[in-house]
Amino acid sequence: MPRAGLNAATIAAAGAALADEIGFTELTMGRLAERVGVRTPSLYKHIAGQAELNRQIAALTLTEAADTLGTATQGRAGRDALTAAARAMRDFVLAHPSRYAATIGITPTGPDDPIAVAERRGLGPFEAVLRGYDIAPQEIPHALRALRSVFHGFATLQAANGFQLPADIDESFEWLIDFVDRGLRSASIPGSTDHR
Amino acid sequence: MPRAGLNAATIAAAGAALADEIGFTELTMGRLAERVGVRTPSLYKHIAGQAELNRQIAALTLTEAADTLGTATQGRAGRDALTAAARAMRDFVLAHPSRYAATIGITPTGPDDPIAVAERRGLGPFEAVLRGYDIAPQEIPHALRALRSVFHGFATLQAANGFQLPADIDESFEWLIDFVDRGLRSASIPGSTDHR
DNA sequence: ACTCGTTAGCTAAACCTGATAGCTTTTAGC
DNA sequence: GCTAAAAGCTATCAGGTTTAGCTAACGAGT
Repeated sequence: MPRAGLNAATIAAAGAALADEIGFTELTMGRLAERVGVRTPSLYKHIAGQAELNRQIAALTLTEAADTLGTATQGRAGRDALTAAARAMRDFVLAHPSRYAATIGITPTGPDDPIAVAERRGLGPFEAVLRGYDIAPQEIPHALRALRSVFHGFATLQAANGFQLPADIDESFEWLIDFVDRGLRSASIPGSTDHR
Repeated sequence: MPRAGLNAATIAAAGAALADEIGFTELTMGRLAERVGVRTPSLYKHIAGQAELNRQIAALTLTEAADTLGTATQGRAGRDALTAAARAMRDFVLAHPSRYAATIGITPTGPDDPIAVAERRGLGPFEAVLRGYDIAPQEIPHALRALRSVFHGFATLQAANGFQLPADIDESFEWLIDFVDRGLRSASIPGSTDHR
């Protein structure tokens, strides 16, 4: 029995691909082992267990998503950048729903955790988007969370087939981008932020 | 051995409560059986299996959430209604994180599925909110999806501990409400919706 | 009150998945 | 070539879900 030449990274990559094929909940150590050509217990020579596999897939996915977002917004600004980031994010989630699902509910162990690093990197493109709008510096974190919430929410709802109304989903998404653009443009108007 | 007087509804309710106590992933048929005072296989006399239990909990939760939202927005309009709906939704998710987690990733089997019914009922309060803004009728479905995406996204991310920035989360939420309010208020301004 | 069919409970057991232990073989470095 | 580390294997255990089949409780009708 020759060796398969595995390591944590190749196993995580295979796991991510397999999850996208058969669904996140259907991803088992047994199926993953079969996919990479070894018996189940052999996986544990490289990865501590299912939780660790999950984390590795999440880190891989977040890095991948950050790259995609960065490339999409490269050289764009303002509304163009917003549109590009929004579409790139949604396309990514719809193309890799299970991979994305693996990133939900994961908490980084610390600031040096690859997951935390990738998450921060993924925020970069959104920060760049915000620079095209006139947001007060102390409001940037709030605006970032708003952007994440909006697009994460839409993408996950669509991926979960959660939109039941007859209206066209792509149209709704373009409407959403407009909606966000308007909200951001009026963010710096005096008096519009004195809530409570 | 006297009968326990169980049925699908009481089991689902017990499952929802137990999930909130010990966490959604810790909810097993064995623990649920212990909670309601029977042996594990007895549960299958009332509920087809874990998937069905999950759906029942989801339906229960969505109905409950719809009621809460309805009550919260009762007698309010415009920005007041928006604020009330947003806070009620987030409070609900934070109070019952596991119950809410059971609703994520569930796809209704059809328009008559109790889950689909409850989802539509949950849209009611948001439709009422939109009536307080000057939205063109053909844009209502888009605006509804936007509201769902925003608040579902924020609640999901917060429940998953997804916000890592040092900024205060409650402040971010109030900022988000302002943000949505501004986006909705400017929705009917001519020329602001000619995207692309 | 008695009978009888239905059904909710039980035990036993099959099956699947995650994980560990311990042995064997490959492989890299000397 | 030898040797130690690492990667594969089989065997096995510990849960967890689910089904099969039995028994006792319950409600309806007489």
